[in-house]
Amino acid sequence: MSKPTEEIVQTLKRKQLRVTPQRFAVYANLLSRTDHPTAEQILSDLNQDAPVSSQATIYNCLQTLREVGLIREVLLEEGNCRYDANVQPHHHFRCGSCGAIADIPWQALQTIDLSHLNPDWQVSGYEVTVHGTCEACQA
Amino acid sequence: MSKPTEEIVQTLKRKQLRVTPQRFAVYANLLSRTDHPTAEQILSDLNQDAPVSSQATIYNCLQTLREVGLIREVLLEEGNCRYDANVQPHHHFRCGSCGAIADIPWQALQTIDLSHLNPDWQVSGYEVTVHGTCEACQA
DNA sequence: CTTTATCTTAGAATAGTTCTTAGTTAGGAT
DNA sequence: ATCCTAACTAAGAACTATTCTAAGATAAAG
Repeated sequence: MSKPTEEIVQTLKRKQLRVTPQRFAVYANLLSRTDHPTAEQILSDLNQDAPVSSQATIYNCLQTLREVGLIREVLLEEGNCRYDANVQPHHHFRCGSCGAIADIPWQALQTIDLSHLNPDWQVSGYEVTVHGTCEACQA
Repeated sequence: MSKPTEEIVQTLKRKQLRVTPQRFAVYANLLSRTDHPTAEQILSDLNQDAPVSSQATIYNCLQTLREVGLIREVLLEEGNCRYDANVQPHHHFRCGSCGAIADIPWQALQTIDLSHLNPDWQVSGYEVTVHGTCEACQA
């Protein structure tokens, strides 16, 4: 999911966003990981060596990036909003023990037929959340 | 989903919970509705005619009922924890416009084969979230 | 009727997120 | 290259949802 610097810059510009060091760092960080971090985790990751961004700016950047559709939120546990730079349709696995979240490729699960649901609904998409225990937690 | 009073009392006792007016009211309220209310909505619903329960008690009751498995949380939007007295497996439809949530019976969607996922995961279940627009929001 | 562990409650405390306001800056215009 | 300004960052205050605390109340067993 990681991309070269120049590609990230172009992606941001295409969305008419100024390429600031903070915004670049937040997006690049999200692109480089698949663990669906919280705002807090991104903050501490970015600032672990040198100060890069304030907390308020992390929240601003995440909100802006979400508004333009470059990232999305993943809500699978109470009081914890996680972020994902993979905006293509895909499913999630969540470990009920440690809370870890992993992506499941769209093609890994068969397509679900939604044509027989309530006809008054205009259905635009769906996603599957698989619950279980991850390898590390099965000790 | 609504049940007679005596049945609700017995259900609570079976879980070794004291049947207090507040706890009864919270559980009965949840059983009587299918709109997946938030703690705040339950609070104002219960107290709309006469004071029945404090906010702290609503949260206490919801937590207790969840711990014994009589209700469960539904997390589909940021900062809003909703509750559901339907603890049988089922799916959800969420209107992206008004945020309304509706249940989808388990049998309404075909069963998904999870046997080819990461073999290191111990899978315990899954659920589908369908996104779209509800009837009222299609004006 | 007693007794007591459990429960309720108001208010304080906490956690996560958003708002405010002042200063800074990316990047187009000159 | 420098100027200009709308967009951006940041510190701290504010807000919102939830949990905690501690003191009094009560369900229900004996």
